[in-house]
Amino acid sequence: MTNPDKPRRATIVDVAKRAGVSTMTVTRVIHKRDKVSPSTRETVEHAITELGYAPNLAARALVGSRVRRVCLLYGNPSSAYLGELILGALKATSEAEANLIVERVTPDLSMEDLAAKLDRDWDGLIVPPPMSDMAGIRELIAQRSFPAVFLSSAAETGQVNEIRIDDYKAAYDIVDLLIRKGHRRIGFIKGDPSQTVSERRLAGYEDALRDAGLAVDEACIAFGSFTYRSGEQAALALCALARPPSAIFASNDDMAAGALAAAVKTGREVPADLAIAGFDDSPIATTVAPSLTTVRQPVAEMAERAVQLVLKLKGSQRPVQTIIAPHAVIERETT
Amino acid sequence: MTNPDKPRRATIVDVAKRAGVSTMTVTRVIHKRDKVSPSTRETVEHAITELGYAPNLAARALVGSRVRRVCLLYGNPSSAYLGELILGALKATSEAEANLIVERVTPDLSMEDLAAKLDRDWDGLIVPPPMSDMAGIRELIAQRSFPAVFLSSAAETGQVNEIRIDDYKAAYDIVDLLIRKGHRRIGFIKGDPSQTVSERRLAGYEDALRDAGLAVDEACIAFGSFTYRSGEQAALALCALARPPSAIFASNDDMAAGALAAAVKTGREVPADLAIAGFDDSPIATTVAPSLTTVRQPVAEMAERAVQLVLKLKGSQRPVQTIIAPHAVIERETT
DNA sequence: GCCGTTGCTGTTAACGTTAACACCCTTGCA
DNA sequence: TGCAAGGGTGTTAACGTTAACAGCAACGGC
Repeated sequence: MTNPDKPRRATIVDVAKRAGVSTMTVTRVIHKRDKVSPSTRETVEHAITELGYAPNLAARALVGSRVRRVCLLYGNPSSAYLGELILGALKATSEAEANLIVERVTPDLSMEDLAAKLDRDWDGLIVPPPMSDMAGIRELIAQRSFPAVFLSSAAETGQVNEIRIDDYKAAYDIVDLLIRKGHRRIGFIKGDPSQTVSERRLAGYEDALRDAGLAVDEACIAFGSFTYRSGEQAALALCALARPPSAIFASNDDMAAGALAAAVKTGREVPADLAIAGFDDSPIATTVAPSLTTVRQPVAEMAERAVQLVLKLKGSQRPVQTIIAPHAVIERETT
Repeated sequence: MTNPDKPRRATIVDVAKRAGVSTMTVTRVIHKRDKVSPSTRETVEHAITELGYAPNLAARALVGSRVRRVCLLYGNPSSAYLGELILGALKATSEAEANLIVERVTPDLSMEDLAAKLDRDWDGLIVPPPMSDMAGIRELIAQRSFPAVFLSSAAETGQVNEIRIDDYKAAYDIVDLLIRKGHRRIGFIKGDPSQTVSERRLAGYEDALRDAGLAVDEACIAFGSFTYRSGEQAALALCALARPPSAIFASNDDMAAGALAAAVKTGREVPADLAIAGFDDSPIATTVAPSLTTVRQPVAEMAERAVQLVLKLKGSQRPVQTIIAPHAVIERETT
């Protein structure tokens, strides 16, 4: 009768039959919510492993509440950490049996378009940088109190839910490393002033110097815009000082790589003549030679937690929260 | 009776009621397969747009054949093109209502572990580089004739299904660009000989020279291993030649970036004194200054087609095929 | 000894969609 | 006039899981 060559996946019904109970009891064992006698539980669990049963997600989604769709915004498809971002988000959504939608944000995206999709197409929104700093998005989300989590945004206020590392502490740590390496005159390349992280990293740099009893010399602070070229130029300026620094901390890896190029141009050996540190642990940090000492953000984990949080947010009116993820200083060849 | 504050999503039943037909007719209109009279079709289509009906994928998956799961292998979470890869795959799987599983391959992955998952956990497999060149994977897949598609693999034989660009033609094109720019002596940095693409790109380089009536000078061919450092050293060697080349084509962007560093070290201006071209259009190509002229692979599109192909493969015993995707030469500042 | 309580388990129906089949009404041809 | 062929449409049941409710023992208190 039944087709013998089609190896059907085990269902709850199969498990129930095998264990000699009803499907409902099996569900109860799986969900661990309601009371089941220990002996029954064991029999069922045995049957489950024996048959290699795995729940049919489609059926669950169908009977349960509507499938939740979490949207992850992105700007540049070949951005360095997009892969990690998606990986983390995908992990969380698959565990929560939600759907992940990855949507590209073009510069001409209007807030109206976005607003229209909020409730209609998505149940939650993850906004990574640089979108997390885009004009209007934060306000739109806050005003509609839509379930959303921002990653490493510039928001200082408790306006929106956010996950980020402690940029101040991370900058402090890496400058502290340079100081422990014996450097007494350390240059800093600040990033784009429109992003709040720039200020936070500058503050960490300054405090690390002060706490070590070193003076903060305004001349040692150069300005960049998070690009390679701006980092190169800023580093060239620092190298041209009457008393050039022996180490430079650039507030992202692209600028640090630019600084590396500047060192080569001015005939400096790295790290012997000039130590360099970056920030982000982007792919370029391990591509260039010597490889960059930098700070790593746990991007995948942050995305994962963001999805978990955004799914919890749905419905429950819990207060806006900020989660600080742990960073790690990664010492490589430039220091 | 019905809860008024819960705005339920429109279902087929709603559409059917609105159009005054049965749900089956609505399904038929949606699938465009069976015959439906033009007037009925129009009425139903009208009702669909009016109610903003969108099919419930869970229900479809439930009633239809079992949900297909496509697995995408990856090695390095911060690899430059992982993001694009996932994006393309995700697009195809969501359109085909399949599931995407992204699984990390660690160096200690055993073929037994992989083999165990083939039929149990996955219905199709996408293998991007560098895994597509890993010892054993191709053989395992071929032997089991499991639905799988390899991306840019080294396989020359029709052993497995594959999607790649024409590496020979791409190398030919970029060298041709250099020749048209007036370069007569062009250096080449070959990649790791264990990857077949290295040979293909070398052949393209050589034929482009020959077709332009230029001699292939063995001295102008240096050897690298696809890393920045190896590219830098190879370029230094080329620059140290008695008759150094006026342009260098490196067979990937990392090595091209290394060559850029070598140019700076030897006091050369790029592109005035030395033109440089890379391959891959990885993020580093637009990060460094001057930005790299390079060849772009349509990674996302290739992943998308790979998923579509692998889903078609399932069941049908169609012959192994190789799809050639279009490449594009992207001219930037280094030429 | 009656009755409420508690602990465990089973029954029923429903989620939204589609495959398989059944049906009716034309149309065309013998 | 009868009858086959087929276009167009509806009916039924099923996919696998779970919520809601119903049932049934065993227990303890009065």
